[in-house]
Amino acid sequence: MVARLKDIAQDLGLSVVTISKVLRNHPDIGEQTRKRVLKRMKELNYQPNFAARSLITGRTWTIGLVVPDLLHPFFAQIAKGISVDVRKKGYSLFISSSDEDPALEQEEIAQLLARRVDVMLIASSQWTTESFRQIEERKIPYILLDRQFPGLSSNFVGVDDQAVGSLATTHLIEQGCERIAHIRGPEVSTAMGRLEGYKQALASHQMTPAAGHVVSIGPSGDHVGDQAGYAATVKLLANKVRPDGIFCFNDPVALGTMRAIFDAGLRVPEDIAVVGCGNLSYSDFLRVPLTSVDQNSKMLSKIAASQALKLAESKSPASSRSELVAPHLAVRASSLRRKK
Amino acid sequence: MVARLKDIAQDLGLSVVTISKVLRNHPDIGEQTRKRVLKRMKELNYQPNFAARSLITGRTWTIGLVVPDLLHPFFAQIAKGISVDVRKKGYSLFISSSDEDPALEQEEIAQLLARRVDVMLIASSQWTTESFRQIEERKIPYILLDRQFPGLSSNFVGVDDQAVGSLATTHLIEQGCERIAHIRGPEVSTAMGRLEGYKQALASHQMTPAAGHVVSIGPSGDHVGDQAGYAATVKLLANKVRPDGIFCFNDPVALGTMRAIFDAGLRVPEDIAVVGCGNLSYSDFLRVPLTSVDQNSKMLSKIAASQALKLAESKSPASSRSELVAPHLAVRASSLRRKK
DNA sequence: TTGAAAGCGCTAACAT
DNA sequence: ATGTTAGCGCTTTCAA
Repeated sequence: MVARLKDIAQDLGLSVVTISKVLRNHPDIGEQTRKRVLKRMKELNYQPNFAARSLITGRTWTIGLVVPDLLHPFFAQIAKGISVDVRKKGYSLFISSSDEDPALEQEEIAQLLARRVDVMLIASSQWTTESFRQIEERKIPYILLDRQFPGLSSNFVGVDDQAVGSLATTHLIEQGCERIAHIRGPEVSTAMGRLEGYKQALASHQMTPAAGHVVSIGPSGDHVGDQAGYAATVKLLANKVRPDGIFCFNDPVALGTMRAIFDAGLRVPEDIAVVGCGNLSYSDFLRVPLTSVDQNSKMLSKIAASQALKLAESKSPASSRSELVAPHLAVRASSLRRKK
Repeated sequence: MVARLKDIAQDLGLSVVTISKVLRNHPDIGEQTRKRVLKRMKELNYQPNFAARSLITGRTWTIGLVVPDLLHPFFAQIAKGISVDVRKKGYSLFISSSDEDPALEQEEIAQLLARRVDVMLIASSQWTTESFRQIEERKIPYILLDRQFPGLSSNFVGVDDQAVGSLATTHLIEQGCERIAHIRGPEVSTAMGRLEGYKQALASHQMTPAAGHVVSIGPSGDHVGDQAGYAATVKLLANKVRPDGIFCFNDPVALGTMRAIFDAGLRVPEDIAVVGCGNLSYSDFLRVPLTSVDQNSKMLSKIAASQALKLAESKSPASSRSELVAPHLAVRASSLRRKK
């Protein structure tokens, strides 16, 4: 049988309340008593019953995390980082992977709400803000990760995607590229931010995208990036004006892009320089190592975890805040045209 | 305010018990009553309080998963698969990543025990079986994933590592390799199984490893595989007899191996064929696409999830069982010497 | 500094 | 077919 407060109380001839107070470091307990209780707790390897505690305090010491795909290294890193950080403070993390499926994501959010997690962290693959209204109704604080939604004022932690776009594009400009194309992602905040950054970087160098030099991988998410990148590049190469640099929405797309370039009998980076985004760990091992914008996901997970803990502790709803992590560029062979 | 059974009971002039019975599909409830109750539940968007329920039933509808590294695609796949499968049955999954650190892993296990998860799934990076004794003491059923421990009769779901080793080695033999080396992993069941399979495959072709042709990456886990693989290969190439085929403990090691081979001015697969294990998703994009043993992690996660659910449901402790998933080979350029 | 009483929201066992 | 009683293990409030 697992030990309960009552058992310790009986063993020591004290009341349950006293034991409970020792457990929670309540100040007005005699030094002798405290020691005796602590000793017995250790002997019995006592562990408080979270269910009983939750029932009365209304807190579960539990945090929920929903990501589109745990297999994606970006989200895996976030999940891992958050899990480690919140565990230090006694919280456990429910993680669910929605497979980029909005319906599944809704279910997962509902289940976590039913479990009354103290905070919810969501990297959403939704197109609507419906689920978030539900969370707000339940008065459970939540933080959006990575993707933002226009018209929804919630807590947000993500990458500065505009900086991602301009970092990549500026780098290509500095490498001497003159016709820089962009393979953009779907209509979500990340893709739109990167596109915006791309345009701005060009503009500040008195450049504009040539006709047909911004193509989209379509509505798909990250999971089919490779094929979509290949197709988009084929389209791109069919243009009258051939690009000499391509900034790709993410690394899988960039892999497809490079494959298409090779298949067309061209070289990377001599004919076309390529930059991706995500800085996936395999970038070093490719045929041509891929230059990529690093999203600093470790930092992102740290910030997300600390914001989550703050929300879990404070009872007041607090005004929502938004934090952006600065990306940086990992330069490799795929974009290096200016040898020094 | 969040709705409780009591609220619904009052609204409808019924007792709490009746509502509770409807909630749990108890048979002896009048059709009329059932409908009225269900209707009101929907209106109020009622969600049962898990804490209250757990307190009385002793079950938490919660499963714990501990993996060495969520960033590793093998474990990410397992986590994702299990999360999806158990969620369908109403369970939520606590996931924690131990960073290959035995001390951290112990803490995580302790925390999950304190939360009284219904089942625990552990891909352990421990060297001792100490933590498992603790779990057994608490009478919480658990399943070991991937890595086994000699002398510990517990539930186990993993890959048939001996098959991994013989699959890879036999393939190299069939490709005409005559001096097949093996870069082995640390002293854990997976590495030992693969080594065993390697030896058996050689033996059944009347071959034996040449002196110095089995080298170890040392005590490290998967996380530094690349550098360790590089170093091990350098050692291997310093032998009097140069191998013409190398079976590597895992894919990161194989990447390091290929790098070392290139750096030595040799070719893959013409001079040395290479086979890895894990079939990581990037294998197709490498300079030389990597032949790799696929561990069938999707199947593994399915089996693990269904075993976990079975354990969660059954009250009896049931005899422990062990299930092995069969691996298969993904052949790519790094080992193809016999063009057909 | 300690403890008695009450109750969190629910379910199990037993009436009716 | 529905309700009564009791209590899961803990915390909160208030009294001693």
